[in-house]
Amino acid sequence: MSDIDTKTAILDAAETLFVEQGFEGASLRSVTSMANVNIAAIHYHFGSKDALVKAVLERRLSPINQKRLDLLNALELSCADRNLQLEDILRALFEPALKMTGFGGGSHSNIARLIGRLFSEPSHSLQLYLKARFQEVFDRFSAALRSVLPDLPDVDFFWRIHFMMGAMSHTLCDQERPRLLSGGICNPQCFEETCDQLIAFVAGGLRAQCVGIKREDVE
Amino acid sequence: MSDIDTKTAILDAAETLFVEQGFEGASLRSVTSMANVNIAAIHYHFGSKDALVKAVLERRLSPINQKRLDLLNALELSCADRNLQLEDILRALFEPALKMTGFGGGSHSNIARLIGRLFSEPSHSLQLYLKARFQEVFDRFSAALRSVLPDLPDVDFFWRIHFMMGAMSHTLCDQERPRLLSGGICNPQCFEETCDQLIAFVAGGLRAQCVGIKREDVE
DNA sequence: AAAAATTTAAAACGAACGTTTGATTGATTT
DNA sequence: AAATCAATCAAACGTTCGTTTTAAATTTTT
Repeated sequence: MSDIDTKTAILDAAETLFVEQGFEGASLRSVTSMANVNIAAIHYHFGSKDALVKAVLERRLSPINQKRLDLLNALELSCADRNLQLEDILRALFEPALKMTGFGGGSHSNIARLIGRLFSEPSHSLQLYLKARFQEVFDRFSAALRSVLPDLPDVDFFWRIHFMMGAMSHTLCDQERPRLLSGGICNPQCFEETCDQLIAFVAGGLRAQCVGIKREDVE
Repeated sequence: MSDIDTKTAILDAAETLFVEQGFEGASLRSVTSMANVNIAAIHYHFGSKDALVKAVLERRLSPINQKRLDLLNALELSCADRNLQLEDILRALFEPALKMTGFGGGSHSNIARLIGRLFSEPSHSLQLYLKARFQEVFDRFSAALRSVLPDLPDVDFFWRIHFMMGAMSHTLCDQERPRLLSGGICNPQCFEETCDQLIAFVAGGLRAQCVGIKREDVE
């Protein structure tokens, strides 16, 4: 009991401080101080700071990615006969990440910022973790997206998947900027609004005219 | 002479190490060691690590943002009578950032990663610097983009500007991922390809159907 | 050539870092 | 009741951090 409480207290405090100060900026002493546990408890329960970082991420990422795969599975089952819709696939990809990370006033401290920041972390260890952890989700979703964009050349398709990840991670990273940029018009706290807008933008980008086909050629 | 050499040597080494290890991950000792200068030289020439970080950024960001404004000015002058083209505005925004940061084999160590990472840095000091440094570019370009997207509601417009920044910063951050994702089909070292693809995606996203107007309603 | 200002050098500052130790507690098992 | 084990604690480990000091060397100015 006390075991679980201590581990959870450490994870909660580490999550909060990693969000605010980054993985390197937050010290283990600040974590144990916030969690009201002894400094040695981190190495007893997790082994190292690096392992703690991954434990913090794993606690949130695991259910998010599982939900994504569940939604995609359900989608593919329900659409076995007719075609999948691009927007539905994107929703299955974005919705869990937004809904389960505090968008719309979720309970977790802004773990979205942590996840969004992952893609730009310089740490090699984290990059390897990230790649391994997202491999299945990437493979499944890129296959699904490929199937609904049959006319897109390969090169364009992969570039756009890359840009899509950029829009998504940036959205996770900074939940305040849209409100500031827009003078309060955008409401990033509203999960539905954020999700709908992100889907519309990415769908438009994925469906855009291919590079090499100039606008003048078709007009 | 020796002054310039020492300062430049420090900036070059700091840039390289900040790219590889992050602002916090790279120590001043590793910088002076790579630059072959004394550790005290950093505080003599720059004052503090924080000031060094900003000097490293400023050296690259300043000409990039100046070039962006120059291109936009030239664009607006040459198109005084007829309408601006969305793609041309995007090119004026993306091209300097890609061309002047080592895309396509530029000389600078991967400063693009530094710039792209800026948006997700947790440091308050850096966030303030970033905001002040990009204010003019943001204002000018968002006004230009607004003018060529007159039918887009405000809320959609600002959301899409946000997503656009995500696609751009992610592209700067990681020049290897497109190649890896695509199995070698995409060539991020090719500046032209990267720029054209990014423009096509973002233009498609900006031109996408507005949220609230369902596809069924128009089909 | 002398004097003044600028730049480099070696060394150390205190503080903070991740990590480890060894003793102690409290519950579980024998 | 004794032994075992996981969990917690205070304290310290050695290292590295950004920064400062003081003096020597160099360049610039007079």
